[in-house]
Amino acid sequence: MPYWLMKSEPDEFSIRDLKKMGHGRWDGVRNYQARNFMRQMQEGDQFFFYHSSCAEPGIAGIGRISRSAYPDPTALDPASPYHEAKARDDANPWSAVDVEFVDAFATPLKLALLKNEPALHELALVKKGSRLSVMPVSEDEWQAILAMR
DNA sequence: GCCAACGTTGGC
DNA sequence: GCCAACGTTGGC
Repeated sequence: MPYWLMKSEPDEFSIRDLKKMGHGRWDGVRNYQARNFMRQMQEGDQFFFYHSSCAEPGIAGIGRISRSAYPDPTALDPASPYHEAKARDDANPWSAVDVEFVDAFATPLKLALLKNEPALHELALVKKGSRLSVMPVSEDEWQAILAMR
């Protein structure tokens, strides 16, 4: 079973929001590499919920994919900040997945800690200059991160 | 708020 | 197809 990591700005959507709601839609991804990873996700896959662009960037919890990729409705919605004029109902290039809450860490694992963990040196998240917002996590990396809690 | 690094756009 | 200019990401 594959593992993933997905970034979100907690001001927009945080692990607390997901905990409160129980489930949600992961949408608004507008990068092809990230989108392609989303299309590989299967129901039941787990992912680390990463908080970016905030006071304490880091992994804040765990979620699970509850519906595999489908056309992202925000691309077609003129009222959405993620609206894309080029997208059409029958030609929507962007994908969303549905997610459900699994766990919120008592203490988020800060990016600085993750960078110091040798087992994570291949993870795109900690590589210099990487801005990828959706990425695969290997079984070993997944276990290494869990062990850091 | 700054700015380095990146991805995308569009003229040529 | 090249590449400069631009807009975005995201840590600090």
